[in-house]
Order: sequence, then C-alpha cells, then structure tokens
Amino acid sequence: MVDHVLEVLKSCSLLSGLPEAALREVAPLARVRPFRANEVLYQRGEVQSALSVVGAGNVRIGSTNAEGREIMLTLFEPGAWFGDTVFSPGMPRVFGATAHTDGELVEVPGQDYRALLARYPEAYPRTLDMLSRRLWSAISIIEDNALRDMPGRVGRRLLFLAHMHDPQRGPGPVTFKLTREHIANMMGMTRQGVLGVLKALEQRGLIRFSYGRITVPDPDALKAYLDERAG
Amino acid sequence: MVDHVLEVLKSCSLLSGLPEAALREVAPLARVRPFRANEVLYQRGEVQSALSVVGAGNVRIGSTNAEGREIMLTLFEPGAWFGDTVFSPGMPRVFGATAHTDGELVEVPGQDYRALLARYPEAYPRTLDMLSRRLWSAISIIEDNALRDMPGRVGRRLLFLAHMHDPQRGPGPVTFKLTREHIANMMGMTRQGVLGVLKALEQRGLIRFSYGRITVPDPDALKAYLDERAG
DNA sequence: CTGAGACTGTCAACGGTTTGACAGTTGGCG
DNA sequence: CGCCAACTGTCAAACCGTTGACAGTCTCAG
Repeated sequence: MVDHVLEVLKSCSLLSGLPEAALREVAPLARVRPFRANEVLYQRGEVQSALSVVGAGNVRIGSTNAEGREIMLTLFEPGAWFGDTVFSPGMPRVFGATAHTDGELVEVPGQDYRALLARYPEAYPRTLDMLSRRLWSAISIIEDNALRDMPGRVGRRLLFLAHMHDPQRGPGPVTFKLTREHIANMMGMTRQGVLGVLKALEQRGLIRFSYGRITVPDPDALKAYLDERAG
Repeated sequence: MVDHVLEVLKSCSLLSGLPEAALREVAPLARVRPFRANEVLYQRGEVQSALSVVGAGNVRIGSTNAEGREIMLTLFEPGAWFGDTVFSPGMPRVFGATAHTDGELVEVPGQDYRALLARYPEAYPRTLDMLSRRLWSAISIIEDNALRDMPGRVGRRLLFLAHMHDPQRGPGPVTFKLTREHIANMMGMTRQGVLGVLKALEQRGLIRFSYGRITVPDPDALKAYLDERAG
C-alpha cells in the first residue's frame, strides 16, 4: 500500500524534486481516496488544506455557481497535483474538483507537506517554479479571453489541454473525452455556440470530433493556424 | 541611495518576510530605474529575469498583440512587485509592463534574488504564499469571465483593482485614474461597450466617473450588489 | 489664457451568441 | 439485445456588444 502511494507521489512533478527518502517519510501520512465518475471531490470555498495527487483517472477542475452553471478550468491526468491552498493555509479553495472518470487520489495533509518542505529546503526552488508556471498558464488564458474571438479561444484551450494531458508530448494526435457541454463550460459559452466553432475548425481539418470525444490530429498545425490568424 | 532602495524593498510584501540584514545584502545589487508616463518597461516575451518592485508611480501590467490591441491585467501601486519569471529562469515574460504615470522601479537581478532566498530559506513559505495568492486572483478572473455577464465582470474587476490598490483598505471610497479605454482593454471589450455598463452601475449609485477618472464610493456595497445578482 | 490632443457621448447598422425547443443519435447497462 | 439516458444537430427569434463615424468636452503644456 505504502509502495503504491510512493509510486504515485514519485510520478508527481511537484514532488519529484524531493529526494526519495523524503517521499518515503510522507508516504505513510498520505491517504488513498478512490473515486467514481462524477463524484464531487472538493467544493469551492472549503478551507481544509491538502495536497492532492491524481493517482488514476481524470479529474475536472472548476466550480459551480449558485444557479448551477458550471465552469471548468482544466482536466487533470494521473500525476497532476492540485490544492494550491497548501501554500496559503486558511485560504478557501478557489475551485472545486469533480471526478471525470473512476480513479483515485493520493492526499497529503497540508501541514505534513509543509513540514516536509521545511526539512528539505532544496526542494523550494522547484516548487516555486511549478507554481509560477501554473500562474503563467492562468494568465495566458486571461489574455486569450480578452484578445481572441471564440474560435481562437476554443483552439487555444484545446492546445492548453493537450499540453496538460502530456507536458512532454511528441507531435502525435491527442484525444479528449469531453462532451460539447464540457467544452462550453470551459469557455463560458453554450453548447450550441461551441458547435459552430468546432465545425469551422473541423472543416479546416484541424480537429475531429464524435460522440463525447474530440481529437486534435496535429497540435502543431492547430497552433500554426491560430498564430497566423491573430497575433 | 542604498537607503532609499532599502525603503522600497521593505515596502514590498514579497520581501518583507526577509530579515532586514538580508535586504541590506541585496540593496547594493539593485538598480533604480526612473520612468516617465507611458514608457514601455518590459515587453512580453523577454527572457531576462529580474524582480521589479514599484518604488513610485503606477505601472500597467498587460501586453499588446500584433494588431496593436492591448490587454491590461492590472494596475500596480508602489510596493507591488512583478517579474514572476524570477521563479522560472529562462521562461519568457507572459506580460509586459508600461508606465501609467511617472515613477520609478527598483530591480533586483533574478539570480541575486534567488541566491538570497537560498541563503534565507525561512522566507520560502511566505514567498510560496504570495505566488499562490496571485494564482488565486488569476483564477478568480477566469471564473468571472466565464460565469458573469459584462456588468458583473466590470464590477468584479473594479473590486479587484480596489484590493490591489490597497490590500488592507478600510471601507472608504477608492478612485482610479483610468480612461474608459483602459477599462475596455482590461475587460476585452470596447470603449462604447463599457460606457453602457458604467452608466448602469452609476444609476444604482455604485460608482461615479468623470474625465479620466472612476471612483467606487463604497466597495462593500458594490460587492453586495454583485454577489446578489449572480452566484 | 489658449490651442492641440486626448478623452468622451452618441448613433445606426451589423454580426455573432444566446435562448428555447424539439427530434434524432449514440452508447452503456441491465 | 433492447431500452433509457445522455448526448447531439438544428432552427428561428431576441439580445447584446461591436463597428465605424462624428461632434462635443475636458486637460494640460506652453
């Protein structure tokens, strides 16, 4: 069991800067939490802090407003981590997490994680780097939303997902299990609205989509197209 | 001169976790850079890394795309810091910085700042906290853009600015020197579009605006109104 | 004090997205 | 293997913000 937890922790980019000995220290303190598709894992506003690492399955990150309208920020794959509030104890979570498929989470209590960092300060620079890159991503999204039209935004977000999906991916095709509604929620538009955009992109051969599925055959080609049509 | 730099560094929330002795170490390595209104301080994409602290005046953070359209993310006051790429050396800047008024910047070279942190590891937790909060702000903006309509977005962004303006502000009124065009650039809408929104907010007594100036008389009232009308 | 430039208010036409509604399709579960 | 629920495509009408253009107002530098 602890071995399994250790494997998951090792796969996480945030923690891979720590020596193995350190991970062995926290592994026993971590909790394995299996989940079923569409289960709510965390809600926006909760204050309890933990570092969650996706061990298996996919997790949707986002939140729901009072009227039930949902916004999705991104989709996390195994190895991804979330729960940035571990760095700001006492702050409420800005977003919620929902299981997208069946899977499991490995959770390290916030104070244990912080204590671990304090014991291994050489891991701090990498940690700052990770957070900083995440901020970079968020700002890029804000920029895209302000500067680009709908087709541009949708295209860029698909590229963003492709990158999250596999940060060091080669030039191959990427497929996501996302409904039109998920994409709409991600972009803040409607199901009908995205359809038009997707069709336009499909006509140019930049994406393909079918029931509950969307694939980008050549992310580089999509990127080239987007860069060309708007600065 | 070094004394003046020290004062500026002390006023910066990112650095105030460091002991004074540490700040005295870096102060001689920092560079004071005076600027005139509308001067371009940094451009998006530059890779050179430095931590910049606003010593005086205001700085617009944002970027410009190839077509000359500008997006503004926020407005920084004295004491604010930017240049998050110090945490990810080699990454290009995601945004540019432009002088909004006359003023001055105090710049600490990236490597000197990183070396300083390594020498005073007790400052790391606070640094992580600061970055994490900034990420929190960015995500909030993304959420607002996806979940709210134009009046909601504009209102929320004004509150955001009010908070940046003075993080521990009391309930008093806040005034910004922003043209309608600046606000439009911040929201990704047009001058004419914001006008309509501002008028609506003004009619409810939630804001007041005149030539090149906009004031929120009671931020709490604005917040209450926004919370009530959506999620 | 005065002029130039920056900022502002307003209008009509246009376009893209949403809203709401319905029937057709798909895939998984029993 | 068949049914049900989830997902999908499509339509017209209403809405909201944009585009483009112009004249009026304000501010600051000289």
